Amino acid sequence: MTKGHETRDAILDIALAKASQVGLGALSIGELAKEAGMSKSGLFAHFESKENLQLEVMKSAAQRFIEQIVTPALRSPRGEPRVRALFEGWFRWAKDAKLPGGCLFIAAATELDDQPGPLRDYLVSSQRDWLATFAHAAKIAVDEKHFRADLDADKFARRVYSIFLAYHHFARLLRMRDAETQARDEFESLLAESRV
Amino acid sequence: MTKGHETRDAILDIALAKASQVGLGALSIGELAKEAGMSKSGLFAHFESKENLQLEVMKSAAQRFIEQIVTPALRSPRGEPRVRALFEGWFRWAKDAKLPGGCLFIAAATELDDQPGPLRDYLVSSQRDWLATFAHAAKIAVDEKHFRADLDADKFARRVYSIFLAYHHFARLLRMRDAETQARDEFESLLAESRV
DNA sequence: CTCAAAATAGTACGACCGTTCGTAAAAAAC
DNA sequence: GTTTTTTACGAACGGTCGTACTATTTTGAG
Repeated sequence: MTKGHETRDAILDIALAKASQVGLGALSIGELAKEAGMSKSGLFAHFESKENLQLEVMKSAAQRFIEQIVTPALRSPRGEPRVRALFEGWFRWAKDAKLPGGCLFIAAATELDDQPGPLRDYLVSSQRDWLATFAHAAKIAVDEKHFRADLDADKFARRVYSIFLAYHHFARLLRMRDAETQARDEFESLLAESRV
Repeated sequence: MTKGHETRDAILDIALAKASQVGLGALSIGELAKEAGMSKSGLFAHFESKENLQLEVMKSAAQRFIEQIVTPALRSPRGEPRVRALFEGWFRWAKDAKLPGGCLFIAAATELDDQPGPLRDYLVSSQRDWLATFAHAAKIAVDEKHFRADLDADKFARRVYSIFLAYHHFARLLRMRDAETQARDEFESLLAESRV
């Protein structure tokens, strides 16, 4: 790993944490440079523009998400255990100390949903992937006879999504301490409904 | 209505639409003035600060929400019809032409969840109110024997919330055309589960 | 119609924005 | 150890930001 990539990664680390709290749009190169202990122009040189910096932040988040959550979960046994692993991994992700502001993708979703451009496009495609990953895991659980044969896998994925969105809202905005427990309860209900 | 209040309302109209799209933080006094066809200082004079402008935008949104959604719904018959009216009103609100970026509160939720201050405080309290309104309507539906006696009204409210958050996410970010139908289906399932 | 009050415009301010460019320091290659 | 390439810095640019002041215009009451 060359020196350039090292500092670049360090910058993205800081930017990722910041973006999870204040949003991608509120990232400022000057402020980021201050936090990274380097000059504004020095930091800027690693990215050709601010929009590109924002994009790289999202890409690095997506990459980490896949490395830390998706890939490990896909090593769980096929069927319900894997579905559980994906859900639990999602929690771990949103509570990761690297993301003090919670899941970046959820924060970016409402920020970017009306702002066309490469940022939005990337977010949309990664969200579709994640939804498809869940749906696929559910379909496998059907094949493994863990879930009902007539289960709608896409609907299952959307329900998991809605549970998680609500958790994020209640826990982060309303500071409900039992939001996580409630989300887990809802998830268990969903699993119970889905089993054969 | 004096002239000052008229322009003030006109400004808030524009600001509300803008904020629903780009967020409260991305509101700019200069840009707002341009869109309102007046000078920056002229617009500024109506609010003592930008933060106050943002607060007034939220307050006026909350006021409209109560006037246009909550109050009319509370005139529906007690019980399930009223619960339905609240849910339907929420859809109307999020699809209102005055809010081209969807529900302002949902957008503000992820924007403000890590930024303490009066803005966040106001949002939190209005969200709690709305949640309580739904829970109360559910409780009345229990009294009216429309819903099961052992129904957890708070949980019911949270579920409705999660359905709506998912709708907002899927419809606005992922541009799923059937998001509304799916949300309605989920809501109907929830009602069916809740009935005696 | 007059006149005080309210509303708007104009101008200026310091701060920060993203970006460019030439240069100096550090790292890597040889 | 020297040279070449990479990386970082400092200064400066044109803009926009929120805000403060003072004038000017518009409004509504008497």
